[in-house]
Amino acid sequence: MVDETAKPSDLSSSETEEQAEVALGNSLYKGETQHNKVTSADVALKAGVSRSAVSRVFTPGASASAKTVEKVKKAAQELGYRPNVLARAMVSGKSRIIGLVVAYLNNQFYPTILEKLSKALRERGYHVLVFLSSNTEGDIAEVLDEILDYQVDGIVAASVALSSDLSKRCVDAGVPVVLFNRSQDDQEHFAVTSDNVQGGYDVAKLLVETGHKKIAYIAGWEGASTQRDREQGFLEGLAAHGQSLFKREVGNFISEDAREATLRLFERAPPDAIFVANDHMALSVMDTIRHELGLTIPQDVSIVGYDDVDAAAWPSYNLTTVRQPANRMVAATVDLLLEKIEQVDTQPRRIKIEGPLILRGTVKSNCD
Amino acid sequence: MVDETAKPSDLSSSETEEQAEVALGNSLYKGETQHNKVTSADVALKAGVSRSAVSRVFTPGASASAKTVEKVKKAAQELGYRPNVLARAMVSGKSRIIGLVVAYLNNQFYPTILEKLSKALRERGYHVLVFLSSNTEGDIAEVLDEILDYQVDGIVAASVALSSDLSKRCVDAGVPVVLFNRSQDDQEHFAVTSDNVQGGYDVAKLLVETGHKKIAYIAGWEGASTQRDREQGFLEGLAAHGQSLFKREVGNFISEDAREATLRLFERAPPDAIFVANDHMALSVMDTIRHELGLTIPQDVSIVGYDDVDAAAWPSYNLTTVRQPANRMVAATVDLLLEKIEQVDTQPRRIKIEGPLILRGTVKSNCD
DNA sequence: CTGAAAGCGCTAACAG
DNA sequence: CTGTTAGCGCTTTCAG
Repeated sequence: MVDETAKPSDLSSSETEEQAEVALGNSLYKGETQHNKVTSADVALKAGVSRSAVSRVFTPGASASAKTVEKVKKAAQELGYRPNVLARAMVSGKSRIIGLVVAYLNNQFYPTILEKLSKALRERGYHVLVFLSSNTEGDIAEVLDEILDYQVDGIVAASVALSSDLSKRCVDAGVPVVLFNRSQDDQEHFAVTSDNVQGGYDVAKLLVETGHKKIAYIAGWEGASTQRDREQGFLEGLAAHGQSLFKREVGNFISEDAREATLRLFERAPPDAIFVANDHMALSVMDTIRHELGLTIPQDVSIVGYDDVDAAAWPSYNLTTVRQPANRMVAATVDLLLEKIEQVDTQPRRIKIEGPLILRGTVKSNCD
Repeated sequence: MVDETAKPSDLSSSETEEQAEVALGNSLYKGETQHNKVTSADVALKAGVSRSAVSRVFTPGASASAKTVEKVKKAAQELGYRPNVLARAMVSGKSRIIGLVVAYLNNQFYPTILEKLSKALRERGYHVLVFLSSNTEGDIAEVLDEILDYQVDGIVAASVALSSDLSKRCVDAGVPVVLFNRSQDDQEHFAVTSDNVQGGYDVAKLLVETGHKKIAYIAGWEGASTQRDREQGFLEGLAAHGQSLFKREVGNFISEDAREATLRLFERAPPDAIFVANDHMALSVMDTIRHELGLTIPQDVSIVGYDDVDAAAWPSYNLTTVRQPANRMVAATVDLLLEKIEQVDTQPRRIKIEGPLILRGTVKSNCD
């Protein structure tokens, strides 16, 4: 049955508040002007079919006769009807919403990812509920609970680590998770990263081949797999080319920490090259070197970053860096996640995408 | 009645797939290990109360005896129960989700806003569904429909304009909208901006008082109220101090467009100062001036931006700019929106927040 | 292909 | 304060 009572919003908007209080009557079927919350029952009535029929017309895989489809579409159009996603979610068990957890939104890499991810997901009929989180266990736990409350179909955890306890929560809730730009050894987690070990290795190779002898590293947050992998590859690359690390400081993926790390690095014997664990820090490192230390890049010291964020290409920095192939990483993430959502069982575990070294102007060609 | 049948996920995760197929029986109440979707009925049964009681315990304003609260909380805790937000949304008509539309995520200003907004909203029990949109009517329309499908309680439209047709859709759906960093004359829209006219005026004042004589302007996208207001204030300021605009080019809030605008500005008679409609473009303008034109800032030309994004403070740019007070703007946005959501009727229309001029190093102190 | 009936998980009156 | 009774708007068997 259709609700016959006048809805509060059944008022033409030109009426004043006081007139509105007095307005009465059922203005359904009066024509163009639409009102609050049109339901499938309204459409069904107007089209002379059942609610089920309406539902079928709006359900991709369902079968309805051409005539029904036409009638329903017409009625829906005129009424301005659109299915209520939440109601659909309740019965179907699919909310078509994906929870995204991000920790570092001030690192330009992540807004870019958010944008690409959101677009890719939207094309597949999903939408993104964002959650900012600090990288502390407690905060992540709370954030995760809130995400789960929304009955999300899946979760993308970008730049945050999930403890086994936390990931169990997701598994129990039947919500697939894919880690973005982070991976975990112990877990069964699906993860998409660039090939950080390879990237680190490439940087080492570049630096020694261009003749650098005192090569330093500014690490990211030690809890991050990306940090560990990049460093590991870097050390391996150094070793493979007959060198070892000259100095090491920690920047935690934070600009200010990176600045201080840089200062410490130059306290006595300065390095002739620094690999910085990501661009976000590298930009800060460059600023510190130029504007606080008064040195020139790359004449006094070479710098290499990681990510290839927009700013790395800005002429002021022109930073040599390892590109994280954002498009492919996002595409892989979406594919993986939707596969996990749509099929119960899936094979692949971790996807590593190789990123190229982008040679710009912060590495001296020949140190000799 | 509680559903007694075993749910498919009532399986300890250590079992293999095949064993799982065979697993049977109701493992509810077996203890710690939790399963898929615990409902309020499960909690009610375990706590020996009704579902309503459970509901009340989880509803802030509701009344329940201390004993009930305790029993329910205990049962919920043990079962790992959390209310299904979507189900709650259906019946209460409140989804506690806010739709956010953003167009320019590569402008650092917006990720910052997204972060602050999301945090502020989370504190009030709301969450953010993000939608990226280009600034074209058609795209916005589609995005808006999709937002509305999720029965959002409110919409924040950041950096996008809503046609009257579109905003009518929101009004009809009973969903309050607040425009962020954009305002519209014709509409009844709630809007939060900084005082862009004042800001533009201040910049003009600064520039003429520091002795500049050939002052140019690089405009943002002409469709944006922020662009128009900043320019208007700027022109007024110039006039008030006995000058007029030397040159004008359009940068559309896009880096590359700003670069080209800069090049055009210097084709013949170069300006001695440029006010750029936002920082995002100003950074690009600075890079172009220094690295393509080989000029020095501020010796050859002074630059002023608008927004005070993070990068404006980076030593490489050290950009003099007008700060948009992000915290206060976000706070005002949230207050306004929630007020509109929680009360039917609200008074205030547009909120303008004054932002200070941040003096850094891109304006020459004395041109004489 | 179509309609009727039964709920998804929850809250909101309403009696008690 | 508490339980019972109705649904929110939709999809989904199940008959026809």
